[in-house]
Amino acid sequence: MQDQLSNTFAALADPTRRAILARLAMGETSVTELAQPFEMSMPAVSKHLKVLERAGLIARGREAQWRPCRLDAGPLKDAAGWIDAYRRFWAPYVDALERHLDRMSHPLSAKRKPSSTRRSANRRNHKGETK
Amino acid sequence: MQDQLSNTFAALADPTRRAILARLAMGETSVTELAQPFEMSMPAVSKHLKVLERAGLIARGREAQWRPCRLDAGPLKDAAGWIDAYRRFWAPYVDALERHLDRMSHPLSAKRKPSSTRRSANRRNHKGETK
DNA sequence: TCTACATTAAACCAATCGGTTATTTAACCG
DNA sequence: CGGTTAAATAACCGATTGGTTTAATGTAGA
Repeated sequence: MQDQLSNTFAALADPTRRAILARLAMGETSVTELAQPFEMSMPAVSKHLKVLERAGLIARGREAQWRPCRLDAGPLKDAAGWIDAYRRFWAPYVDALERHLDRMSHPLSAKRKPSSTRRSANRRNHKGETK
Repeated sequence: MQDQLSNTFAALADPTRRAILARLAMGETSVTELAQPFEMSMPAVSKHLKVLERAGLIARGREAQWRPCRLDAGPLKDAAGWIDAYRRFWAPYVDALERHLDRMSHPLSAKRKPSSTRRSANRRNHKGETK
């Protein structure tokens, strides 16, 4: 899925996988034990683990017939960093102020319409595109 | 997709949508302007906006024929909160420092300090572990 | 009122997702 | 060796995703 950040967020976008990470935060464990709380088959859990592994959120060892999983929170750092850039937007006062200032400086309701010299990289020839 | 948190992470798991949010952080704007940097059709962008809207990350107004979008970072707060629970797992130094300071301030409890969830704290307990 | 414009809706498509069952691989143990 | 256990793979399935093209909707303005 292209970039690391997208992989990370996609991996987090599933409650089962988040629960798996939460369990792994308490310590390394086996796949069967990870699967225990869920009402799904082992292969399903195995697939979730593969998603987490591809995202770099877990690493796996080898111990006899067990494949222990351990948390690797490294990618979460970047995810947190990305989200953190928006922190000021959920501080309510700052948010309201922000909207106010935005309304002052970007009056969308104003007269101008952006004059049809628009670039639009590879706009396909839609039927009536008479510019 | 069930829960709010999953919706939020899923919405963030796409570079186009993250770019849209980044643009909206600079102020409310129209769909056409949002679509401008991307090499995809307008309906594609419209769909991305719908995903963001379903996740509660944007809100939309009505202003003549324009449907201005504005950022609503509220859901990001929960996302950040979730990830933050793992912060100590990507800050090993801080973690080690914490343990050190803990030991310094409780010098008499040398035997079993709680240090609740160290990575290697609970070793596997497989049932057939007859080592 | 007619036309242009901004946006969404509809219908379609290939790829991916999240799950299943059945099979296979790999290691242990008696 | 044969049997059991842990886990992964294969093959399949329906739903969703991310994109397309075409068509419809709603508003502004000459």
